Amino acid sequence: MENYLNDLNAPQLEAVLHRDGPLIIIAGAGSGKTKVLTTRIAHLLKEGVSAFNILALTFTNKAASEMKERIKTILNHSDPLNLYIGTFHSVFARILRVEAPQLGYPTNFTIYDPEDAKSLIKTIIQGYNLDDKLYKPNLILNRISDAKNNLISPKAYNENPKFQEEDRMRKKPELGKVYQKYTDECFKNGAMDFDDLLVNMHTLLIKFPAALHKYQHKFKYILIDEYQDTNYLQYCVIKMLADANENICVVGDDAQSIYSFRGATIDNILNFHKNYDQVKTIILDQNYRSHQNILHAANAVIKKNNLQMQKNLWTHNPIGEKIKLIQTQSDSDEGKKIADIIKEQNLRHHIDYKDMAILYRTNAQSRSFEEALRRQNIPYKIYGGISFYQRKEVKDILAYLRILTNHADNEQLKRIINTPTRGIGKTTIEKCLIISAEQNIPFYDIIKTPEAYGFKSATATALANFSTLLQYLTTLMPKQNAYEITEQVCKHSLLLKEYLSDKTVEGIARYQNVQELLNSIKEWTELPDNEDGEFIDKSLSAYLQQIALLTDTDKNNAEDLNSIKLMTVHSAKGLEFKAVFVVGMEEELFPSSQNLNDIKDLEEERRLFYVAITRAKMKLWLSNAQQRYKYGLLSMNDPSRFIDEIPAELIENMVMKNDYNPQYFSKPQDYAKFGFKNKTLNHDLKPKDTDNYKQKDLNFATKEKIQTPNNSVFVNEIGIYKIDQKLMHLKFGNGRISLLEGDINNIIAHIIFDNHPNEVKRIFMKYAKIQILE
DNA sequence: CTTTACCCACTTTTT
DNA sequence: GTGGGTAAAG
Repeated sequence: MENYLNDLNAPQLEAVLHRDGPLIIIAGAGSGKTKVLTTRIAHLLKEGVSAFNILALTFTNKAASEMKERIKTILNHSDPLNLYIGTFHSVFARILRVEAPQLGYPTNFTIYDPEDAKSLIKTIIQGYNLDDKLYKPNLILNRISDAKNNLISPKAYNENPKFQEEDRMRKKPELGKVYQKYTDECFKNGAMDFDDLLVNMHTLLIKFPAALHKYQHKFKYILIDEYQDTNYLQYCVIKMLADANENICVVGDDAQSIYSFRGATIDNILNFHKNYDQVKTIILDQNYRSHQNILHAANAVIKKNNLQMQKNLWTHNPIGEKIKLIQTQSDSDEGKKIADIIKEQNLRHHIDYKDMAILYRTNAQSRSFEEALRRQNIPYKIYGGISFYQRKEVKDILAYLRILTNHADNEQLKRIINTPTRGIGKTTIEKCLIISAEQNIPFYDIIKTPEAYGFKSATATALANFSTLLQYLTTLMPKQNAYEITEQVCKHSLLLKEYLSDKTVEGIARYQNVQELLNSIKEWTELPDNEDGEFIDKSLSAYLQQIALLTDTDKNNAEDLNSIKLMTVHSAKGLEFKAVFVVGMEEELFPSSQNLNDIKDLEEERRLFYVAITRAKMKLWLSNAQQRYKYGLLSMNDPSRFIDEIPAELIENMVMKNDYNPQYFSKPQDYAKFGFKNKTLNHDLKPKDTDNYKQKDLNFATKEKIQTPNNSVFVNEIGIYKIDQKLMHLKFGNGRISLLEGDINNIIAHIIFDNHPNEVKRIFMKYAKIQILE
């Protein structure tokens, strides 16, 4: 514990020991950035700085929780009380929960995710009778987000002829009006979108000197991670908070700036020394992560960028293996080949699955790998994509919960008032919303007394009944915890019944998602009260607050512990793996077709590639396919230019053009399991017959439909399973089948799991994440 | 008011 | 290949 300073190198130690005054750390990839940050915080605490006075901001919840963990470890588990470590959004949300009333918001304000925001924008566009072909919610939201992140209020926006002109050019002259309306509506609904969390924090500090004073003195030491990814708004807030003490430490790497599309600006790093006197600058350029070949490749690639701070990472690590290049004919071959290599790495080279990752440019690329990994029985975990909390059925339930905690939120009520259908149609809802807007009465209050607003007979009854239900559920809030209320909501709203009665594949999946939501809420309410020494409020609003800013990437289940990880390069930032596969290395894909024209955009793509390479500790593969399916359509692409930017001597070419021969997926019985007839099998084993191969592969993906999003490995033949079959369920662990029922399309196995020997679980094999144990 | 069937746009990346 | 939105039928 006392020797926590011992294993730091000189610049790292200097950064940790630097006590007061502005400090900027330029930390190359793998140079021990997190270690410095966490050790620095631990050291401050050791030196007697109160945890209460420290603020550390990160970009992801994951980074934040990792930092907390590591600080605890350094301090030998004496718990870091009241440390404000979190993302910009979560920390500011936490502060705004207290301060919101000053800004005219309720303390239990709702947080809108981009989907909520888009839906509101859509309503506004319709309300103004604007052409939704021109006014696409997505683009509008981006524009509004840009404005907010540059601190341009709706008023300023509308008074600025430059924006008016730009919008006219883009045939969206009313955009400013939409921005204003959107802001007003959010406010009326008691809701903040992600950007508002920052904007309102800024407003709070600007408008209320007492608040500024309070937080300036609370946060005597401020640390910012990934400073290269901060935008102007974040910069302004940080600047204000830090101005009283100037004990601000920022860590960043311009070479890893990959969020400029979100308004991040590298200027914040470049100008740091202009903002403060006597800035201390420390450069960490010794890399502890990667073998030399990998690091050299990364250095060579990033050198191609003009706009950057020159630096050269070096390492004492071994030279290591060369980078391996894989070219395949198609995207599905790419999946198979890589699944094959992964298996080999695991079996022959004893690299755990959890130490490997497949990184891609876009989430859509995950499919071919999912399929291949599933066939090989390789456990995998996909990060990103459609988050659990974004699923329709989950959002519907959350909408019920949110309206209970915030009656002003018309958006949530609109979402659920007829879900499940209860005879309240479009016209009725529209009428309510018009009344709500005209008379400034929340939707929620209108339906309490529908007759008073001119609704008659069946409609009025339906509205009043629903209102009664919501009011009843509201009365439960003080008495019951989040889980108990959610149970009541599911029951009384008849949502659960609705899902349960839907026997389609999707319906069953939805039901299971709802169950998973219930389970996770239950789990949350059962957490011990005093983790981190904090009392944890188990109320519904507390629950909603904490999930609002969660993403899938943050959930870390034990069941994923030995899974290979699939994610976008963006979400891989900050992580490291022994073996990394950067896939889809093709022009138009990586670099993305949208970023080929502007040199600045292209350089960001290159930094993204740099980030991808530098995730690898020991082994790195790059792969590209000659053709791939882009939502149904076949497209052909050249290998990425980035491949050529790696010096040839660092690369070992494993061209697989027409001689792909699966090593681990070649036994006939393997194919039979998937319903391939022998003919197909022959095609599969004769890869030179590429046309047929392709054709069959397409069939597999489309027509045979033997798999669904979360499903198992073997599903289409009941003969695959037998009584006493041993298998592993990703959630429940090992078990054996005691009984089989259902039909070929829906096999239900009764399984007794080792952890619950006295309990028989009925598992829908179609959906379960199952691995057969031979 | 509800259900169904077709059409379309969508895929850059995230809090 | 998916999901959402719309129009017509029930």
